Amino acid sequence: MFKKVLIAEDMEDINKGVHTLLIELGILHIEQVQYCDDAYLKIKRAGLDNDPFEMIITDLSFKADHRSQTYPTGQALAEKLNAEFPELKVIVYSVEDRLQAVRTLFNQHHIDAYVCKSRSGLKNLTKAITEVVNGNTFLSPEVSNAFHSTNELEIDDYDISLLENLSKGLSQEEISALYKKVNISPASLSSIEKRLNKLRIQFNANNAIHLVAIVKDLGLI
Amino acid sequence: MFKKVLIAEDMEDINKGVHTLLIELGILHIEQVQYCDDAYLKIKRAGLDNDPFEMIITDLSFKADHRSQTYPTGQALAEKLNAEFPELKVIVYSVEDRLQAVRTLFNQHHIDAYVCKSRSGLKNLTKAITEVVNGNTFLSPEVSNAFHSTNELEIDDYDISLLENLSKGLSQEEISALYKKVNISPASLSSIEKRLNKLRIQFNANNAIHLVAIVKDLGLI
DNA sequence: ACAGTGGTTACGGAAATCCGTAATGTCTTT
DNA sequence: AAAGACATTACGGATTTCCGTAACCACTGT
Repeated sequence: MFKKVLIAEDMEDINKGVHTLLIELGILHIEQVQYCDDAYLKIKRAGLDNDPFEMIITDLSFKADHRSQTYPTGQALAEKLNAEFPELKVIVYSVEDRLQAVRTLFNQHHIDAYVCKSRSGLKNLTKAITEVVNGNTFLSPEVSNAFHSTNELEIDDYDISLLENLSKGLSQEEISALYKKVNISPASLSSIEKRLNKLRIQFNANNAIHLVAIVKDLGLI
Repeated sequence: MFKKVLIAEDMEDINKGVHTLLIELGILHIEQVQYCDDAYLKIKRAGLDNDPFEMIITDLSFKADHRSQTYPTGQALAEKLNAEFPELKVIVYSVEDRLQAVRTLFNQHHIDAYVCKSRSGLKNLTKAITEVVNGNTFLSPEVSNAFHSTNELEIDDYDISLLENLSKGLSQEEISALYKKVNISPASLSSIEKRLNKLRIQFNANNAIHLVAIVKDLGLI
C-alpha cells in the first residue's frame, strides 16, 4: 500500500470522506488541498524534499472563486503532473461521465484510474487504489465503455457553447452572427441548425426548448 | 448537542464526510442510510422503540436505481416527516440552490435548516447544526435571498403547468390539444400564446427557450 | 490525379413561433 | 335587461425553427 497520498477536492465533505477511507486503508501520510494549484505546489515541494507523493486523488471540476488559478481543473493538473512527475500515480475521482473526457485523460495525460462519484463511488475508489498499487489501471463501470465502446455520442465544447447561447435567449441567427464576429467555426446558420438537430436526436428531444430543458437537468449547462 | 442523528445521503463519500463531522461534534449515536425509505423506516422504528432520533440530515436528490422507493426525494421525505414527526429536526444538505424549492421546504414542510453543498459546505453544516440545537433555523448564504427577496411575481399553477409541458417538449398546439382533452381552461392555442407572452415579459425572456431556461434556474419547474 | 469521406455552407419549403388586432363569451353591476 | 370589465378565442402576417437536399470545400489513400 502507498504511504504518502494527496487528495485534491474542493468540496469539504467529499474530501473528508475520501480522507477517512484512506485512513481505513492504512495510508499513513495523507494531505488534502482544495485547489489544484496547491496540489501542484505540494507535489513540487515534496519532490524537492526527496519525499515525494506516491499518488494523488483529484476531482475534475473545482468551483472558481476569488483565487485565480494556474490549473483551474483536474484535467489541467493531470496534464502538468504527467509531464513533470510521470511516476506519480493519478486517480481522477469525479461525477463527470463524459466518455471523451475520460478517454483524453487516459490517452493524453496517462492517468492511472478514473472513478465516477456515485452511490458506490467509494467502493470503486477502493478497488481503484488496490489496482493502482499493483501497477494496473482502473476504470469505473459507469464509463467502462469509454474504450471498447460502440456508441459515439460525444458532445464537445462547441455543443455546450451552442446550448448555452440558446438558453440565454439568442436565436440561431444571432448565434451565427456572434460566432462570425468572434471567429468560432462553424458559424453558418445552416451548420448551427445541423448541429442542434444532431443534439436533439442524441438527447431524444422534440424541439429546442425540450433540448435545453434536458441538458439543464443533466447539468450540462 | 444532539445525541441521536440520522444521515440520509446516497453518495458514500459525502455520507462518510458528514459522518466524520458529526463525530467531531461529539454526537454519540449516528446512523446512516442511502435511501429515503430506509430513513423513514429507521425513524419510525426508533419512535416505536421510544428512542427517537432528534435530527436528520438529508440530501434532496437520490439517484434512482433498481429499488423502487415510496419517497424518491428528500423533499418527499421531509414532507412525510413533518406530518408524522413534527418534533424531529430536519436539515437539508444539498447542492440544489433553487430558491423556490428552498421556500417550499421551509414554508410547506417546515424544515429547520437548508445548507448548500459547496466548498465551505461542512462549515455551514456545522453552523446549521448549532443553530438547530438552539432551536433556531439556518439558511446557507448561497440561498439566503430566498426569503427577504423583494419581488413577489404572481404566477399560478396554470403558468407552471404550461412551462412544464413546454419543457417536456410539447408544442403549443399539442398543449392546446391536451388541455382540451383533460378540460383545462383556457385551452385554445391563442390563449396559450398570450399567456406565454405574458410570462416572457415578466421574466424578461427573449423567446420560449430562454423562458424555460430562466424558470428552470429559478426552480419554478 | 482521382474517387471517397466528412465537415461546412447554401437554399427552399413546411411547420411552429411570435405578435398584433378583433371578435366572442362570461360575469358582475346597476 | 343593458353596460362594462375581463377572459377566451379567432385570425393574419412576420419571423424563426425545422428538415431535407445539394453544392462546395479540405483531406485521405489503394
